[in-house]
Amino acid sequence: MRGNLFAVAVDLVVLTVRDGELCVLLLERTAKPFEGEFALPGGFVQPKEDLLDAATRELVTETGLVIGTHHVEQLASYAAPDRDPRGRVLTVGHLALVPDLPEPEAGAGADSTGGAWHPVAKVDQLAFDHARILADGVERARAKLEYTTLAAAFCPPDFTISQLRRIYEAVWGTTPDPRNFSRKVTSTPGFLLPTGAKFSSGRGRPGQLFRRGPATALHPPMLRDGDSDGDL
Amino acid sequence: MRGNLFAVAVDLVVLTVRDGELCVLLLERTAKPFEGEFALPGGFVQPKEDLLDAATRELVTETGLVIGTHHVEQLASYAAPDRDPRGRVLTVGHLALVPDLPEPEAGAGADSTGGAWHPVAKVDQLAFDHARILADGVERARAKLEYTTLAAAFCPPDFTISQLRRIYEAVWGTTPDPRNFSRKVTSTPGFLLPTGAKFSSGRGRPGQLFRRGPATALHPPMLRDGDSDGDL
DNA sequence: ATCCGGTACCGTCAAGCTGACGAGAACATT
DNA sequence: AATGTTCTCGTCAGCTTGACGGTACCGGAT
Repeated sequence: MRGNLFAVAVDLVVLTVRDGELCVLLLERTAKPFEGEFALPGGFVQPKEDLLDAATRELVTETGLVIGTHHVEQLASYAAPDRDPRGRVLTVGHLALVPDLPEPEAGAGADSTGGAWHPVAKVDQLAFDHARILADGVERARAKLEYTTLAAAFCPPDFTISQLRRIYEAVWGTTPDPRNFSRKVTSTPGFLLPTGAKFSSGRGRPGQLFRRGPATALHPPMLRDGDSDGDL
Repeated sequence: MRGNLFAVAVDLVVLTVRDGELCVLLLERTAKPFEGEFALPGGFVQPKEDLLDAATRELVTETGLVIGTHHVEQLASYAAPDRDPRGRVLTVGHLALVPDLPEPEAGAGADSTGGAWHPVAKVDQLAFDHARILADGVERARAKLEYTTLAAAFCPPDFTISQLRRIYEAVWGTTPDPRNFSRKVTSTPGFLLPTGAKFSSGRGRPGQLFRRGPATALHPPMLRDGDSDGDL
């Protein structure tokens, strides 16, 4: 054990799809470093607290969002020596995927406002290295839609195939063929469980409602077309 | 900034393929916590040092292995409150893939021996939570062989298709058909660059030698058959 | 020199999946 | 009732994969 100690924080890239756009939950900082800029929700890990616990706790206290059954996973850690002007801070980025929730309540955060949804495409500048963390989170989400059933994490408990397809459209920016998309997701065993009910969006023929099934992997994966060489 | 500070370490899962077996580089601890047990190479991050720099530095000082052109990537961070009896330590696991190198030199490590290659299948117990980190690293490597050209990272600069296929066999535990495997890797543009030379392993017809190409992704991916539902 | 085991490399073929449509069924609105 | 919209069922060609036969090339034994 040496004397060079770190403060350890967790930051969250909370993604959702609202009105066909991929959105991220951002806070506006009111405290000193990067005051007035937007930042990811997050905070310091407390003694005897594990990383995932810290992430869910910070999300609740800062935005009121409860990660109950929603999906959270660790992204990566960031520890560039000068990433925080206050000192040596390592942050563990996390990725959360949630359905289209109502605007988060004005939180009781000490150094930031309550938080709001921002379309990812319009985010230009963030505090610290949060832009990098956001980019990594978005890329992770895009990649995971290819080979997992994780798109359903963006949907409410009951959803139609159209809603699921609109998730892919928003996250990938592509427009898969509805008929082929339907064939793919329904032919994957355990992806969708039919509920028997139907849902009408107001116009057009109502679609069947489904629930998330036990399957997590997609074999073979669903490939987005413009999939160039990614990072290793 | 709070008073709850962490020591931050990096640990490395260094994998290679030796004699058809997937092997990991392990040290035997000579210092107090977990003395006598095997552990992953690693150490504490120094002030003004980034994570990847710390990982490569520790690997050189502990095992003499130089991560020059080899592949290193971050795996995940582990920070369970009781994972280190000495206190609060967060470790950032890293994954390194190297060719079949000679046995590492007896290192000058302060609290462990030089290190040696151990077949992953025979590793039963490790210090700290290193068994979990190793498992995560192996799973990451297995998954990445599916959709990237990373298998070539296990090979020397010039290699034959057979050598590359044996990487897949060792990492996946499967035996893909040599003809279909050859068709797949040669039909992926930018995966293999022919050198013109040939190489004979002593018996059988010599095979053509290749070098790693600029491609990093495999589209469509190469699926291992027994690919059940993985973790999300 | 010839044979033989082993490996590399050339094909073929059916089965499965995907992309690109056509067409009908079930709604709301006009 | 007509129309537009959306869901759902089919069809069909093209590509990729898995399985496998056949041939070329090597070292070593006969």
